[in-house]
Amino acid sequence: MSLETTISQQGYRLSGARKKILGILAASDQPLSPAALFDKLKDQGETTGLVTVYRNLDFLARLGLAEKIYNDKGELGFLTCKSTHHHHHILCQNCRNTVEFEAADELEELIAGAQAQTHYQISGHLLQFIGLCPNCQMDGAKKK
Amino acid sequence: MSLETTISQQGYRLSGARKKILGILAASDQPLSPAALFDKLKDQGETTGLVTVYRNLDFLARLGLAEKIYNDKGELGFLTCKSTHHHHHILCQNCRNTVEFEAADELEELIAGAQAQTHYQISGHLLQFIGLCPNCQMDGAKKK
DNA sequence: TCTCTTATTGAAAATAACTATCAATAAGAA
DNA sequence: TTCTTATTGATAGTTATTTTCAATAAGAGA
Repeated sequence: MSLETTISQQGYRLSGARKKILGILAASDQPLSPAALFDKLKDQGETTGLVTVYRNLDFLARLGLAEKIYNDKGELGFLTCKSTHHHHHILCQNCRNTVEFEAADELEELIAGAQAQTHYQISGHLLQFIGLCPNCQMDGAKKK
Repeated sequence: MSLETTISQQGYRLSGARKKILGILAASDQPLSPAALFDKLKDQGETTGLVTVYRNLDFLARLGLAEKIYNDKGELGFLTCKSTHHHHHILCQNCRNTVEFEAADELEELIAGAQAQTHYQISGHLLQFIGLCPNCQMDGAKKK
């Protein structure tokens, strides 16, 4: 089921702006900030306003069709996810490309350990890695 | 070695504002935003400006004497850490109290698995949990 | 296809969060 | 006590995000 179908099925409208935003997000290997996504829309000749971008990114995140990720400076970006399973992201600190990985078992152990130590009841988590993608490792790249 | 000693030893000055800010932060079980910390200073009759709060929180974080944590709304807070080892935090979604836990081994496994899957070289991570502290579990509390 | 309801958008203004500038102050070495 | 300079406070300036509201357009039903 495509992301667009999901939107319709939930009773929301598949507006032009929404489709474009989803398309740009899905085509990007890198997380995009609202402003960055807005710039891409303008490059494509779209007249969509920045406010609409904000609204739709929030909307997509709320529906689970997009996810939020922080870069090393704490700035928030959005991306669509390929996997339908629970997963997390690694962000390349050099080129910003991002990939998903799964770690259900390891994460469960981690949670169990933390619960045992603290007696907190854990209900959610924030987990992402930062590093170098294969390409940037080869380049020996340090700076964009 | 106290946090204040660390500041002096690194060649920085232990100003009045800096001492107060560090004190408030160390006395709080909950992460504090710059604005929240500023309010506490005012409550104590201090005239320290908000700008100074921003500067010192950044300063403390840069020295490793304070850490940053996100709440469930993505807002950034600061806290001082009791442990001198590598650790992570669990934030109570109800009362905001925060504790530390250690998970070096489990995290290492997690990283190894992710590297194997993606061929990214992982150099850093963002990991924190959210849940209910023992008190709030007992209260069956759902809202602050 | 046309009509109607209302979700969605765009424009403008308002708010919030954070940063830069710079003269005055005060920490701490000499 | 003096002197150097890190630090502060006040002000203004930016940047990011949200609010408001009338105009538009998506999609259901006739």
